Amino acid sequence: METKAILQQHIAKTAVLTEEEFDYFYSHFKPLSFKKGQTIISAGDKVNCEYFVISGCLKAFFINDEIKMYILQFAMPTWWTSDYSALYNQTEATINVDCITDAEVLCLSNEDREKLCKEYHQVEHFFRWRTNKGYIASQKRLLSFMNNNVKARYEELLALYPQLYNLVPKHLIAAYLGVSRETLSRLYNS
Amino acid sequence: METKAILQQHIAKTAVLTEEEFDYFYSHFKPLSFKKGQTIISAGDKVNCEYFVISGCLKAFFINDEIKMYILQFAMPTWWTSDYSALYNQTEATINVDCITDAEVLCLSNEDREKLCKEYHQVEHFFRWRTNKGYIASQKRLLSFMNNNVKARYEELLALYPQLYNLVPKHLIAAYLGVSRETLSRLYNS
DNA sequence: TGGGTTACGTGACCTACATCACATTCTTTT
DNA sequence: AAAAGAATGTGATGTAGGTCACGTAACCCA
Repeated sequence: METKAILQQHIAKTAVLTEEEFDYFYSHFKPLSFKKGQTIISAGDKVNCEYFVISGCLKAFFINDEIKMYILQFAMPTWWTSDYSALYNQTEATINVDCITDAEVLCLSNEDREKLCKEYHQVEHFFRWRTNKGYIASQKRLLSFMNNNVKARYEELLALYPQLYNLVPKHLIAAYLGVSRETLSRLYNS
Repeated sequence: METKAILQQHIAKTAVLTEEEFDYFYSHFKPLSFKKGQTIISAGDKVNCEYFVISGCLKAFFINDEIKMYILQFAMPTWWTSDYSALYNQTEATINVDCITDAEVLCLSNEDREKLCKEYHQVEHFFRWRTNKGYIASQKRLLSFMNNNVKARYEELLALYPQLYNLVPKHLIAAYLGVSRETLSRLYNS
């Protein structure tokens, strides 16, 4: 499917826009292509955009003491990602975003999002629902962290995103689960 | 300050409503009073409302295996709480909400929120921002969970909400930090 | 005002997971 | 196809925090 159609279908699930309205909406997105391993946002950067994934897989992660990595989110097609704290508060990024595979994304600036939200009630509606879903998912993950051990969290993750098992290296899955790669390795070899 | 004025001031930070618009908006909220220890939402309930805290302190929590409690959120004045997953997906509650102290809240039904969002672009704008802040806070807490040990999380919590130390019993703070009360006790006696 | 419940402190012991170290395989790159 | 670099497996050992057990102090409320 074409880039534009992917976004259109995604939006149509929660917002009603005419063809012309969507064209206008779409005209604010900038398509970008990245190679595996390329960086999209580095900690310390000024963050000006959020990203809608068309193809490939990104990760949003935090690096602690320049040593340990914790993955906040894997971003797959039709997912949105950015350092939202930095984006909304206009502060420096503390989160990094880079490409696990080659990827195509659509980039939307903070100003354009706010402008579009203002111009179209339906766009504001869409972004409210999108954020809402993110919030609920985040709360759920928080609970899982408190309540479940590593094994349960691992199984939960693979049940939710079976494609991850083959797509991303195991040490990244460990970094998402908040566990050492050694522990994860021992886990599924038993 | 009066109940109505508290909500009005809160909304005014992100949305512009005329006096008449706000009156109409406010007419959808139902004021409720609760005593310390009273339950607002129990796991298994049908959830139909979200709650805006006027005074007092609530907790939103999850009970695991009918034994361990994990606190997702303390809700203080001007905070919103509910089981949002159950509320938006119209499923049974998995989260409980009850009162740590006597409390006054304003109750808004799911249908009324959606109606108001539809009727007033500014209301939709307000709820988008509110959820956005919640999402960012939730992501931050998730990171803290992965990155920090109990001591650091405890200090972070008290730095953010100093009033909690005197307001809520220590075992509830432990339940928020996702740690046993014994460990927390040993922590600040050293 | 006293008896029962809830909150809190502390010792002894246990366990899940981290860390370090090194071996093995798989994947790029040239 | 060889060399270098990632990714993975696995043993030995350390440790933060959990669990159990018991004691004391604080707070209801009848």
